[in-house]
Amino acid sequence: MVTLNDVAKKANVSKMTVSRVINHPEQVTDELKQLVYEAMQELNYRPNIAAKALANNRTQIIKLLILEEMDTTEPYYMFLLTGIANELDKYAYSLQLLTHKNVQIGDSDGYIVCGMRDEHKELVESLKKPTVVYGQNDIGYDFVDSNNQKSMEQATKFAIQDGYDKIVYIGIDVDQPFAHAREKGYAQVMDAHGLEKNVYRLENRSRYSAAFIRENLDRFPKNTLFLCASDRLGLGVIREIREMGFDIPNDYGVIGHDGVFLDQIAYPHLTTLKQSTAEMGAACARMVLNKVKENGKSQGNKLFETELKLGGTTRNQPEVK
Amino acid sequence: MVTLNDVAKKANVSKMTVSRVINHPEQVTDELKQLVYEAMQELNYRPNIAAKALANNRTQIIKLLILEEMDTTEPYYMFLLTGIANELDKYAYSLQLLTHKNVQIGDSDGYIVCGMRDEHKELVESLKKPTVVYGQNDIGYDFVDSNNQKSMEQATKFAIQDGYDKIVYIGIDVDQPFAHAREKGYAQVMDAHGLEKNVYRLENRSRYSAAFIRENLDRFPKNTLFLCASDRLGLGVIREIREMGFDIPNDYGVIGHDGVFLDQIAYPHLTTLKQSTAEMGAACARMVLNKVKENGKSQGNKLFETELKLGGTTRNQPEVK
DNA sequence: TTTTAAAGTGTTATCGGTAACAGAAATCGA
DNA sequence: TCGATTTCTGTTACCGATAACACTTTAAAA
Repeated sequence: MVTLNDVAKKANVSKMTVSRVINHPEQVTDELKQLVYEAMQELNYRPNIAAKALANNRTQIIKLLILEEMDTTEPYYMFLLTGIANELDKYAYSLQLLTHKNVQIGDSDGYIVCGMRDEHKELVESLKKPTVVYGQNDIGYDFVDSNNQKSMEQATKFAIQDGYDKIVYIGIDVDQPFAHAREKGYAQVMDAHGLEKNVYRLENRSRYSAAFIRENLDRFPKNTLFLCASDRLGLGVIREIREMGFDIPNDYGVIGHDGVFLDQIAYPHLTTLKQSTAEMGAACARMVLNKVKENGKSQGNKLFETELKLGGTTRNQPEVK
Repeated sequence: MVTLNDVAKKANVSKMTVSRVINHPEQVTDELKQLVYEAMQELNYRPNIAAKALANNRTQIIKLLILEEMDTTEPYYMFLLTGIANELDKYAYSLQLLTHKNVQIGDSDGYIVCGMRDEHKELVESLKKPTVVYGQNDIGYDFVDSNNQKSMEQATKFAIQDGYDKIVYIGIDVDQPFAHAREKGYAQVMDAHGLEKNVYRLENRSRYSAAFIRENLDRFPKNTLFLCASDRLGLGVIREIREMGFDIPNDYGVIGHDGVFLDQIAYPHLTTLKQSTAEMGAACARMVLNKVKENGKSQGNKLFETELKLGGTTRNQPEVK
């Protein structure tokens, strides 16, 4: 294995100089830097992470806490995870996965927390290391999330422009900031257009949204669009509308939210608001690493825009000029 | 932070003794062991992984290579991953995730490889550390997988017993051992019962199986069961049969395979063969760690049984005595 | 030109463990 | 009983990096 020492010898400098070239290059003359770079290249030097960690009193580990049940969760975690993992990789950091079933808070340099609810506040508070939350929250943790409100504003505007007379919002019945933000986005645009709001809130499962449609569709005239707070809800809505013999997108329109996997499972493919899940994962990683570097200094929040991904559940009419 | 030294002082022994209590307890008298255990307990000693790794010339890292596209893959990876991660955790190992887009083979003590196809043979061969493959293969790598053949045997037997006259197999059209094994399971039981085999192979996407049904359902009499090599294929079959106005499970039956997430998305819930994904992940982890410990010695293969999970796409008649 | 500060490089000690060897105590055989 | 093993514990060196300090050399200030 090639060590700092080997590089140092090859470049005729001390290993401290090599270490500086890596960590504080501004302290070394260009001439030596050049020599060292060449030596590193030739020897294909790879730093020993364990040694680095030990010397720095770090672990080079970030723990990811997933606090919600994954059975019932859309599969976007996988994308989040690869986003995080790829980013951490760049800085020689490893990821450790903890689920709510296995919260062995061992050693790490920082935490990323997902699926946080009020009941987890105490747990998260007990974390002694820099922490970033994936998911909007209003209790002061640094977070990364989609811009949920803007996302639904965009969807609502699109629905109006796409020619639907009535737009019904099917939200997720949880008292969480993300759910409120999405609903607010809908409300705002409806108000701005002087349209009547219709809000229903269901548990986030397709069978509930299907049941809702079965029992209530007669209350909604044709040319209504159902704006769903998740693709999962959207899935149930589509299924039942078709089951009842109506046409999508002509009789009824449906828009979902998330754009991870489920929208493609739907038939027809669901028009949805696609989140940049992997990028958000990367952002979480960067944020927590910065926080580690800056001794836990708050990094604020970061919101990502969603992308309207057209499927076959809306008409997708050309925009009126 | 509590170190070996702190424990040693508290117990009035040298730190080497403490190290031995942890790694080679048989070399230490019971008396001292007791003292050391108590000291560790009182101080809540946690070993420093980086130091351990450095001293042992290890990284305490296992890399997970996911070689297939995740967009098109069932979301079971998340379960596999938590299985692996939880197991590694027990041995103070971290996980690093590599995707086919990001194959920076850095340092690690071993590898777990998923989604391996023939084209990856060279890559996998180039890995210099103990490797375990998730997924049956016939080119000699240690692997963990479901018992695919037995799984389909079980499904076929169930289908017969459940009263369906004709059983059609819809396989995945890839030249992979798992696909062949599943098909073989079907074939074996059909032959044993003297029934006519019907095998079709499609790309693993619901829209293809739906299209297949649309174009061919008239060739299959009522009381046929479609045995699908994946839940994804099953999903398309259900959708289209219902679309065409037939009843499931009375007119037609459907059985899927995998039992991860998609079966629950289906309506009605899909009868499927549920894999023990998390357990298989844990098995991969254990296997690779053993292999590391034993300097790469082959660990053989490990097959997991699947569980028949009844949904609403079969009649689920009580077994005839 | 001399003094002083700044910049660049090397030396030493250290992070928290472990292997290899050394030494002390206990057990054994003749 | 005494040396020879065997068993147990401690000492030392080292894994590969970095921070803190020491030492030159160079540039800036007086």
